[in-house]
Amino acid sequence: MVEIAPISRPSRGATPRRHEVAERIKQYILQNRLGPGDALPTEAELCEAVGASRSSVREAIKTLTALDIVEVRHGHGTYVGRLSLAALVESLTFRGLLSRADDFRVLSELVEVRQTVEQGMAASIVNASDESLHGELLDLAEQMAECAARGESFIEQDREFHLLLLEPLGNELLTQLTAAFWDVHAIVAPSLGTTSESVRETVEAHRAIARAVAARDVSAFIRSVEAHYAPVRRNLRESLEHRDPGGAPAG
Amino acid sequence: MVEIAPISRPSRGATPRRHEVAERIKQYILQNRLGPGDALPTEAELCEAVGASRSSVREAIKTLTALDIVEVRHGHGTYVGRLSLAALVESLTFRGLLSRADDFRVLSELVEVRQTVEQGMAASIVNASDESLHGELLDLAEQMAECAARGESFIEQDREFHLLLLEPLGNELLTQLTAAFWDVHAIVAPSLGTTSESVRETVEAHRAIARAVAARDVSAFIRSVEAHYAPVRRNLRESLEHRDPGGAPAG
DNA sequence: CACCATTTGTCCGTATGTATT
DNA sequence: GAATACATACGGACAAATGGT
Repeated sequence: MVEIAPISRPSRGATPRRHEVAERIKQYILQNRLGPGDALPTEAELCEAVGASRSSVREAIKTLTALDIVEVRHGHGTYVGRLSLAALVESLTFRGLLSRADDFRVLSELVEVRQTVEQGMAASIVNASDESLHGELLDLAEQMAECAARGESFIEQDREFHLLLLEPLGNELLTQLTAAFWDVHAIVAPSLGTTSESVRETVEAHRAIARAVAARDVSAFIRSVEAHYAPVRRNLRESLEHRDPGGAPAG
Repeated sequence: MVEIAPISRPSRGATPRRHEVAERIKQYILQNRLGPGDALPTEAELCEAVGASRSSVREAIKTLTALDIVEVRHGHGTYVGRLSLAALVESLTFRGLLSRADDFRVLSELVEVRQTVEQGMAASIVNASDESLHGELLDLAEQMAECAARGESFIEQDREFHLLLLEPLGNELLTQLTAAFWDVHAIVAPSLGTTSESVRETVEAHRAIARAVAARDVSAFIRSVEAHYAPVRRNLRESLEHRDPGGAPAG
């Protein structure tokens, strides 16, 4: 038995059916205090409960799925989603790809935001960090140096490094935002060429950041973060200046 | 005539049909360099172009609509969306409402992020601001004071104030993020009681911020922002303290 | 292994509401 | 008002995936 009040106004409102259904589902989750992973009524049950056709219910579920509010497992059921920032990643990534064709505006702004957050949190990060974190950061920086020496990429270590930085703050939202921004950056940025010089700078910057945290030196931390994003900004500027004139993307 | 390559593998992949359709649509927008407001093929055209049924196409469109990548006008057509951060607002708002029942974790983290961004941008804001902005900020702060004196709310002025602060930076992403955070805050926070004392503090904080910007005093700006979020943090703490102590979660 | 029940995924046909001409 | 084009909504049917017997 599913306790969802049916839609009183039989679609005579200006709002689409699926929108009302989506609201009902969110309401159901809130009222029943459900959390990520908890089971939701089946499509059929939802149809009967809210008095809507299966199509409307499914479309409503799809919009909620896009926001990671619900999660659907084929042949198994519908569940409360993880409430991640996946939607932000999708949305921002698309914006970045769309602007990439003309300018790198979104990417440029993204870099500024990332730098601001890390520098703004400098004091908190340095103060809240502990020895084990220091070890992990230094270790990751060395791994990156080794990868670079072998000519390999070190994106995994880079991502982990920046997430670890914010971990001691205990702010999940900030951590997930940073992860989202990093993901968008990683997807949109590859069109920028990376010179061996910028790679060397990047590796050295991570080492400097790790050392600054370990030494609890706030101003050194801020300078290191500045140095970290410098090569990225430079690449952006250069890409804007001699942009490929006839570079038609392959279909 | 719509030029969208049909889905070669007739759904024999593990990925759902609507997902492939959504990818095709995004690809179509990118390849044709479309921007917000540009028209997309009709549902029927999309069906034939990608070789999928209306249901699949519609569900794909709904997921893209949730991300504001496409926008649908009933009886008119389908268009490229505004690529706003509406999805982030929806997603974060729901998280906030869900966590509100137990703790105010999301809201608390949100406040920290907002404060970090504004303080992190302090120097840039102060330096990039011009006289007209100073006037607008001071004016808004006075409007808020007048509203408070009349016992009215001043949420519109508050929102405008914080958005204006970041405007001189010319970073659209940052502005939209701030707007999104503000919106989430405004939706989730009302459950916190506002005392006349905290209202007075808030109004005074906005005045102090405006004066700091006008005086181009960075450290005063940072202190004012600190003072601005102080009453909010205090409300959060108090709401957490006298919460039902024996609250065993119902099974 | 085969078999079955449950649940979501996809497709089709039809009717209705909306907006433009 | 009529005609057209379009998205919205419904109901039924079958396919595909999952879990258990």
